Amino acid sequence: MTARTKSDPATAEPSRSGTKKTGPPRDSLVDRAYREIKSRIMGNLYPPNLQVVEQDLALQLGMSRTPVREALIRLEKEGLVEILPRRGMRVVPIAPEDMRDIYEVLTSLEARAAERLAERRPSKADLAPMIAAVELMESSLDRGDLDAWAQADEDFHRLLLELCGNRRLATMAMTVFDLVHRARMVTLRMRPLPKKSSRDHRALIEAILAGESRRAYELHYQHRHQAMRLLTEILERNKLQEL
Amino acid sequence: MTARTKSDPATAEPSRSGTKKTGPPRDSLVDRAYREIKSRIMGNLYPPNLQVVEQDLALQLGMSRTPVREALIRLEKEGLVEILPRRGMRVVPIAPEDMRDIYEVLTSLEARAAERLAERRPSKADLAPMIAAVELMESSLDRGDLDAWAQADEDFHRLLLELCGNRRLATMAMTVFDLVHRARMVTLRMRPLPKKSSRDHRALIEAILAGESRRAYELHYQHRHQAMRLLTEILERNKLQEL
DNA sequence: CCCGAAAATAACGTATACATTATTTTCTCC
DNA sequence: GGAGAAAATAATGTATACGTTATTTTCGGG
Repeated sequence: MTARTKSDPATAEPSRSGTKKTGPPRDSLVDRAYREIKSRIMGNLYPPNLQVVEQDLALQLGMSRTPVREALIRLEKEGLVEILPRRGMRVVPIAPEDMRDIYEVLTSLEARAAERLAERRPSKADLAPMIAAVELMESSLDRGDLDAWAQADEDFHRLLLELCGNRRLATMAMTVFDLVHRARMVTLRMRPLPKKSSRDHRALIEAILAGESRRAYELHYQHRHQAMRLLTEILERNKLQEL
Repeated sequence: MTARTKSDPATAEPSRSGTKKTGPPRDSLVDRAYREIKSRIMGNLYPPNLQVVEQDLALQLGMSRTPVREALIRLEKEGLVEILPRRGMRVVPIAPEDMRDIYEVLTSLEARAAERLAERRPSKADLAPMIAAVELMESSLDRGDLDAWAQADEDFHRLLLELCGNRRLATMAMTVFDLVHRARMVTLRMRPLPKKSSRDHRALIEAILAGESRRAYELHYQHRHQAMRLLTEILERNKLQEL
């Protein structure tokens, strides 16, 4: 098993590797705009339904409209924003219905990633980062640190995708994962303590190590499916029609 | 069961519906550039690995570089082209390895679409377009018209996605489907007559009508999986390292 | 006071300009 | 003749300019 090293095209940052002769491939203004806007959306600094016109964004980011526009096109393709013909961009809100659709994609792709990873017969050393993430989830939960738990959980899912061996699948899954990040954060403290998650993850790791790909698929499918159910229930119960 | 009507964001054209008071929402130059370049790539007019500089594209399309650049960003997100730092765009070639990765995504998503469609318990009337597509596949094959067969087959898959009820899943699957279009066309006449396809599709329709969602999933998963095997075998046998 | 038309405004979509930088060519010296 | 440096070229990335058009505001008549 060999992890691929090519960088993720969807979130690629120019590899600022060492001090090569080629000089620093410093990222373009488009890249900076993309990262900055995305980060503001994911961090809820730009809340759902917020509309901002291009010129405002350009001013806030200290650049002209051109790179802002190009960044917005990328973000629109990812589903994070919508470009409205003459009123700038809008942060796309997610309704419970959308949440189900997105989770359905995420579930299909991630479950297949789990299956594929099991097929690759990784060694325990290969999975060490995933195991570490699960352990961090448990210790964070014991400490009552929900934010750390959420971070470790995201790491686990990310690692699963990175190790699965299909970069395209990983990229697409990560893109939709980003869409639900905000909702996950908002609901983090509205739900019972997520103590089942790490058990699910440990079971998945066992299935993967045993090479039981079908079981890995089923386990992870159910894991994500239940997460979707829980999340949409919370949204509907709390009348959160838009996130 | 109700088909949604909202347009597909990834391939959306302004709905040129009727003669509304609002006037024709004529598409922008960006839209035209996007459609034209995409069509040239899919039609192999721009073959894999072709590099074209932005200014050339702009001249060919009779517009300035600005809309061309914006169209290229969209196409890059779809995976059809790559933007090379200072040498314009390149039509991304697909190696057998990539083909497997892409098909894996396509297979997961489409199989889930089949499963979901079965869960929705559509009537036979709902599936009429799909049935018509299968019949067209069969009659085309009888006539020996492979191009018509390929078109009908694509229609079938597209309809499956459109009817599944998850627009986001449909859009993402269509996007990756577009990536393999060229390879499908090139290999169309290198393979034995695809007489099994329509049988597979008929079996899928039966499973959907019977509401046997699990079977629908499995049937379609196997269908796509075998198609991938066939396709990659042809590529490797014919030493087509890049398509 | 409210409705509709006209004027004003705002924002975009696209073209163009320009500085930067990678690449290619030219030129010099050994 | 070939290697390396310097100059020329080419293409980009970004800023700016500008005409078009949707939206908002103003204003007059009922």
